[in-house]
Amino acid sequence: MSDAGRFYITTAIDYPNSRPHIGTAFEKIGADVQARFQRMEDRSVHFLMGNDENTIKVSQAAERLGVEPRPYVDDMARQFLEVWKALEISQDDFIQTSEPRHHVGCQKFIQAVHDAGDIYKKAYAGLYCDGCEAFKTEKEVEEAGGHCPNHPNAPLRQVEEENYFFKLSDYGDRLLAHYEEHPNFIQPESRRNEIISLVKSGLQDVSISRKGFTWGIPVPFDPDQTIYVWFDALLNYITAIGYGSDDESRFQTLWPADVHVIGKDITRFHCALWPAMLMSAGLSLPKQVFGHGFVYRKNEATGESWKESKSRPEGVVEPMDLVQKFSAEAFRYYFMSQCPFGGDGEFSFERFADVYNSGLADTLGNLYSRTLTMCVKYFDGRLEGASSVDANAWLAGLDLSALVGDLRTLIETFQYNVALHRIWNEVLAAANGYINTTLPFKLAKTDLDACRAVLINLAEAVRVIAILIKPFLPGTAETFYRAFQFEGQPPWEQVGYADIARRPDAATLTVVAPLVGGKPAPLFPKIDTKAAAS
RNA sequence: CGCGCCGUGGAGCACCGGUAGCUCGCCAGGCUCAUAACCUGGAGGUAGUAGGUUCGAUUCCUGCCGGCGCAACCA
Repeated sequence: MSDAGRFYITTAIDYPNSRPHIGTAFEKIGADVQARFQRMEDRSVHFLMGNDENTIKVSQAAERLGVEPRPYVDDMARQFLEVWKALEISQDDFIQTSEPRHHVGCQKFIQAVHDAGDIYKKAYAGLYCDGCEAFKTEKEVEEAGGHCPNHPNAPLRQVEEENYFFKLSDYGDRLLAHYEEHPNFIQPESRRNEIISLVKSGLQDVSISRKGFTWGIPVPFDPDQTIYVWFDALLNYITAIGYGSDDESRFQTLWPADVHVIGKDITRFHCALWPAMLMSAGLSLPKQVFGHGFVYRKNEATGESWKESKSRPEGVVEPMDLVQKFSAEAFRYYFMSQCPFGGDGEFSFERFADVYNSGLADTLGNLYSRTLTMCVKYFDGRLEGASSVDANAWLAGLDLSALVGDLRTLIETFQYNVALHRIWNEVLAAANGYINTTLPFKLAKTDLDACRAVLINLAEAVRVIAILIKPFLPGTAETFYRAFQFEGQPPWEQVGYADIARRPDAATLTVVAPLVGGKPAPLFPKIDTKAAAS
């Protein structure tokens, strides 16, 4: 995916008019897994996230609370960052679009597009809803029975306003040519097909400014207008890395981005409008846009599923609640293993508990417990000095290096659920099966040397698993990696998939994990399925 | 006929033109190092439906039925 040592990845920036929900978290975690993986592949990663603050909704939300927009967005940014930190998101930068660096870059950019002759002024007339602060199409109004579908009691006004427009309609052919030449520009495939048919059906010029607002970025060649939120939002990807600043060297190094991770609903902005804007300004295009799916809420009793929304009686699941109730690792594991990143997924508390218990408590956590307990019980934690070890015995015929190759591809193509599925079914299953086949707890009474050989292999399994799950469950992975004193291994921060094949010498293999009464404390205590739902 | 997605054992998913796999759950057996965990085996599906293409379709095409997204607090 990346052609050089650097890897620039972004997520969509979020409207801070409400706290993040599990869907936004899904996106950030998916991007984070990719960022962590790329770091493990020794790429110099720059992982950008941020908030989209130059919107009417934000100033309205602030107004309702009786505060100025600035302190409001700063406080929201603080709250978002709190959640991202709790979820172990490893972003390198977080941009707020109200920051000066963004304003400066936006103005330079819109000027460049203006200079390229792609911006013109046009009067726009239509029915305006004060409730929505937006124009309504005649069709919408007609279908709603003569009023705004969202604000039936608010009067519609006939309004005429002069705005600036971007000549998006000029770019259809160039966009289609780009999709053709770069098949991976839009992923997954279903999104790509959607956009191609959209562009083929014809693009219309888009309004890129609004008149009479003070919260927003002024249009440099007409200070009465502010830049419309969509035009400015997309620009965060370049303003955050220094486009338009005094020193653009960082921008020169990082751009173009390797991938924009976004929700499937905004693919059209990223795959049509954004590349057209960049073409106009003479900048290169991002290498890939990945439109992930949505997470729906499900009621296990009725089988009904729906898109989360504050207006529904069930309310919204707060990511922080799940993190506090279970753990960030459990949160990440659920969404990455159960929801295909490119498609849609479902969430329910019942299933969350099931997945947690079987995948984390019973399989992953229990393997850790039984392995360490035996090492301590039979050898006081010191495994050094085994005479002969069949290093591949624990794999039971599994071709580990082939698997690692497959996993690399799966992760790079965002097929996280498949990757995790294979780690669990192939590697964890092999390790657990190995114990049941070799019966080290019996060998401990009859053949200590053979028992030690088995445990040395299990320690190796722990090490391999630690590395494999590092992008997904960074905390658990570190615990696994630090359970033993491995000889001559790279420090945790630098361990990557390439190290899986570098099996350490067992000469000084020792358990160094914290123990309570001779055994490790459960990494994932089982949870009561029914209690979890409340 | 606006656009698009989806419909596979109780639940969630996968694969593939040649008579269905995986995870969870359930049942039985094994084991006891381990978080009543682990391992093995089993029950359970005429793949929404009606046609078509084919030597043969769950897999390709069409119609129909059903669910959903594309407008809104919200990704």
